[in-house]
Amino acid sequence: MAAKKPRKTRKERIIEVAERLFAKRGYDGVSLRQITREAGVDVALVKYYFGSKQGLFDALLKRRADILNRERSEALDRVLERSNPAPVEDIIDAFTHPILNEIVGEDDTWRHYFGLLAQINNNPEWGGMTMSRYFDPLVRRFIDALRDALPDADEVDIYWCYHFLSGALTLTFADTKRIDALSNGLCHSSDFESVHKRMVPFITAGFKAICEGESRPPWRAKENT
Amino acid sequence: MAAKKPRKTRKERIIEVAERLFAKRGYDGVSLRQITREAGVDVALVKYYFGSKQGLFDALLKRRADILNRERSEALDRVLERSNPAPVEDIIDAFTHPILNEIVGEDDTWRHYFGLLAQINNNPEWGGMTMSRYFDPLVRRFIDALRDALPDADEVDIYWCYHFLSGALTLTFADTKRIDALSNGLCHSSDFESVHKRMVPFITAGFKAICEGESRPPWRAKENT
DNA sequence: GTCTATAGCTTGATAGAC
DNA sequence: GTCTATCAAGCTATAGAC
Repeated sequence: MAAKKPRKTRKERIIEVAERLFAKRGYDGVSLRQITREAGVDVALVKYYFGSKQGLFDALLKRRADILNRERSEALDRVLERSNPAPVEDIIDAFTHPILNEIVGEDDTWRHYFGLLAQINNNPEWGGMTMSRYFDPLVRRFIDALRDALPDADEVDIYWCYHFLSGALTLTFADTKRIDALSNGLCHSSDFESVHKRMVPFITAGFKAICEGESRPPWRAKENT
Repeated sequence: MAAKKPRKTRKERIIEVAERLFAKRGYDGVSLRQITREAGVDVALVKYYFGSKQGLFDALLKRRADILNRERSEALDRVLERSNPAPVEDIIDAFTHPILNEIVGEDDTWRHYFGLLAQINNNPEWGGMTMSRYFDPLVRRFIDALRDALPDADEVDIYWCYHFLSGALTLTFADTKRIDALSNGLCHSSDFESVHKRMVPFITAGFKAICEGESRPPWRAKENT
């Protein structure tokens, strides 16, 4: 059918195979030899291009983090241009929609990256630090926008709500097929559009329930009397 | 100080050290030699008691799954005895509260187990299957209760909302310290009580927004006209 | 039940030829 | 840039002594 794509460089091949394998089996579940064998290159090239296994891992994380951070930041810009403070729903959408766009786009390698992020986000040893390093500067922009959108919110509440968003989002893109089994085939974990259109109002409702002034949550009742 | 606890059996020591190390570094990040060295026993005992590394892993997963499933099931029984259909909030609480109880109880080894579950839940290769095996029979009981509590809900919506709950819950118990950095020390990922009291109303509001008849979500508008 | 000893393999890294 | 060759270390699993 389509003409053969131009052959990628060895460096690119290494990084793409590594991304796919790390996403599937985790950092410790993959060896450099498996990566280089599938990429059709020699093991020694990993040292040449990336210094070490860890260096390869960091390079591949940073590569798409830079792209994603820019896309999310621009999405937030557009929302804030339209209205500032912006509706909570629009802010959440600006955070999640760029992921959806990439994952359903032509380049199906993005889903490997998000699967990897899901594992990192839930890694107790170095996951928190790693996520913070690559994404917290951007997340702070979203937190600021949410603070403006929810002026009566307690700062702590906003952080926890973001945490719930982060958990729901990364599990979604982990694409574990669990929901397929649980729902007897009614839902598919790879049906990212179905889940996204539910996730945004779900999370928005959660934020409003916890952070909006009108309905003070139960645990704050005592403080306010 | 307190008197020395009675010495545990070697089998118990293996399983407890394995649980802690697997939780910290994942299945592939830990070797049998590290486990048995820390437990002060010989490697060969793993084969004797559990057959293999995988057998040890399965045994340690099942051990606490049985306990947790019983506690959650009893919590749901109590809620349904009080009122059936039960309030959504009470059903969510019955699902999450037993975890909180264990994690803040005296036996601080439970938090290792939940940290491990967080990683499994987000593992794309075998995580979905593993979670389903140990927990789906119980989860179906909760789904049933939620269906009764939300009679206008589309079945698919309930599954997806459960999925969001699952993601938020497991990230919480992954305890990655990311929220500590993001919030500049305002929140602590190990402050499970703070997060739990926010998580239940957050998730409840999400369920209601997506599944309750009064406010049909936007994507169903077209189907209903 | 517990240990010694070891088979058989794989790992990440790297020195050095080309 | 790329490859060959190799190192030292680690791995799971297991046979067999006690």
